[in-house]
Amino acid sequence: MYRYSVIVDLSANALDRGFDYVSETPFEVGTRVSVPFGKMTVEGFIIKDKSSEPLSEKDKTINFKSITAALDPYPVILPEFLEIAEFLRTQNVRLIDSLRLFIPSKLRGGKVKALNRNYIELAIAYDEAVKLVKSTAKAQLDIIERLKDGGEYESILTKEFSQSGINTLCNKGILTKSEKELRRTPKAMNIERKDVVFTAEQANAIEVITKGGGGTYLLHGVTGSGKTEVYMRLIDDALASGKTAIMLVPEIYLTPQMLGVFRSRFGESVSVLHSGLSDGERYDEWARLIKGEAQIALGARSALFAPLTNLGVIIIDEEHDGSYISESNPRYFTIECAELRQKESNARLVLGSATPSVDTYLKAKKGEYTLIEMNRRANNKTLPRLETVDMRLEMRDGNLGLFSKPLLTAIDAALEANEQVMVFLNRRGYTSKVQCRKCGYVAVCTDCDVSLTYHKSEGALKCHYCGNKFFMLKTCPKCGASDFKDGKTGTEKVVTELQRVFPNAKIARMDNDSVTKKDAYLNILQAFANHESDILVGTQMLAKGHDFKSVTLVGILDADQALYFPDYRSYERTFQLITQVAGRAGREEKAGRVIMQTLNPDHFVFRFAEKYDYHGFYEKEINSREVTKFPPFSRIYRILVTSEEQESAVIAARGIYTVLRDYKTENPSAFLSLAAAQSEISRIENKYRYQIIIVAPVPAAPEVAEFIYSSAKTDRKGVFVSTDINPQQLY
DNA sequence: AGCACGCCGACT
DNA sequence: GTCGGCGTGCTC
Repeated sequence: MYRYSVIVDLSANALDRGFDYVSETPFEVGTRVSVPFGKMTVEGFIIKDKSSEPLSEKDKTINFKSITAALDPYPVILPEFLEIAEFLRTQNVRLIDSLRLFIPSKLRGGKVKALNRNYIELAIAYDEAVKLVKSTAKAQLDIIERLKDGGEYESILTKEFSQSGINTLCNKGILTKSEKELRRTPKAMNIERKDVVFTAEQANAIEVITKGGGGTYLLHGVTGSGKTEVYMRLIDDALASGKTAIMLVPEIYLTPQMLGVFRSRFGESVSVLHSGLSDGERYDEWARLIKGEAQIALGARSALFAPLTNLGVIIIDEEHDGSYISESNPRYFTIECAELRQKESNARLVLGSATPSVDTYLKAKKGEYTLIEMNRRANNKTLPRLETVDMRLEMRDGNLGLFSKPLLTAIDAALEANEQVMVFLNRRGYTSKVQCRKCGYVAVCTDCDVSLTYHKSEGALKCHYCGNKFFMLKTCPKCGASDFKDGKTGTEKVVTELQRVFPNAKIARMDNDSVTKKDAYLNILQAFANHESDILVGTQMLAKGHDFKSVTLVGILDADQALYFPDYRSYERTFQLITQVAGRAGREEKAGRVIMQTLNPDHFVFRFAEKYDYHGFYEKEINSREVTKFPPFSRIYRILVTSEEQESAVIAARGIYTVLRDYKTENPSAFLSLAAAQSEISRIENKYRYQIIIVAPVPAAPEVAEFIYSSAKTDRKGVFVSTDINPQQLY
């Protein structure tokens, strides 16, 4: 009799542990099974083989039930995934929530499976088949001709030929019909493979990593230094030695173009995993990996959990990107999990970026990671000239508009030369708020404590926090006046204003509002690449993505926008954003130029950014983090308490705070600081928000973390508590 | 998550 | 009397 620990696929704290079941037949750990549980039958995962463990006294009192059946022909959870799940458990993630991360979500409940379709092939040799059919049976001969070089799915064949011809041939035994799995394939563009000659820096990077063996590498290369070619060469190398590879990119890079590049290089070995796939596609791509039919997983964050064994290399491109941090339900840091996988298979973990996060760079400097620098662009072109424009001086000279004189002159010149321009502003909508000029009334959201953003093209006021939509005001609801003042300018207004100055220019916009449909993102970029528009205005989205040959000018409006966010990383974010946006200009023959408008031209972020001085920026930033005891020199825990009842939220938050304060009194060195307050945005989606911020020393003491997590709970009805580490935003 | 058990308030 | 509110505890 075998005995296994099974975790049931129900997400509840009380159930987040193993329950023991017995079986007459053996199962592998990681197998998805069906088990009786209470009065229900539920799905679960075998997490431990306890067959050879003696029964404890308590176990002897339990009447174990039997596992009903395995749900898949193979274990779906790899052993190393159980390790990752155990690790995430120390960060307050339920085991079952981690396990769900490792399989296609629709596999649960059997909502997706392999698709079998009728497949028709020649049953006998082609020459034989032709002889058996009368020469007058033209249609039948055509079908045989079509299947000469291989079978085809019946559904496709019936589009080309009549069903009767196919049936006749099947009945004669000339064709056979059988079931064959139909692969649902994500769309990719056909891109021709081009061979490249590596620069000395690229060749060096490849050599250091391939010869360096298992470990973590930081590839710090300026924009355009050719990191992607290095990645592909490393993947080649892994495949050549019979190993597998994972390549992670920020979600936004996962266009059919990117897939096309990988397909042209690696063919069917590539499997893609990202949120844009249909359930069927995702299942098929995942199954190809677990069955060993594909050796490369390409995807966003969650593709780190691709079911690959024998990993040779894991690549995380744009490692500083915020999308690698999961901030909801299983909260996790991709790099942290990647390091676990790296160690498990002694693979090479390669982190690549033009602007590494200061955390990562510090680790490289300390020797935890091997640092490789690529300082030159692959095409040997210099980086575009970055000029800072002091908007205070512009105002003093009477220019109260959005655009500085140098920027307008440069745009004019670029348009004149038939070159393209990108204008970046990290704020969407028309204007950030509308305010009555007479009484000062500001339109705010009914469910959130924020002012509404005016979206002119939709004639709507929208809440950027909960998505609420209201009609634009005709008159002030308070005093009846109809004269409104705009708040801060958004991308929509930039387009309007630019069009006014350059009436003949074709202007396109790319932001979350214009990219609602599935392929809109790609369509806009494609159209811009084809020079269907002269100026592309957009948000963050412009920062990443594609290279445009004829973009010679990039304008950055309100570069200060992200500078004073309530986030200790705001300087870092700003530096990264500017560097990335600037990298869009002059990627090919023509020299590029970047004009950055700011009210703080002397701020060190801009001073270093305009010289592309990452190292200078890093030194300054890391010093201030050390002095102020911010991460990576501390670890911030943020406990967020929300409730529709303000009073409930306050009481729950106060309760948690009191417990932590007492803990601090007894263990004065456990926390560097502890504070509780109403959140910066006091209400979102009609829930009041209070937060407790703990700054804890690093390295983190496990018992301190455990105490924080066990304290961050409440019995109060309608109150939700969540805890995150080093949160990306503090509102 | 779902279900049983159990202990107090207002109804045929 | 007893139907039913939902608080508490358990599921191998």
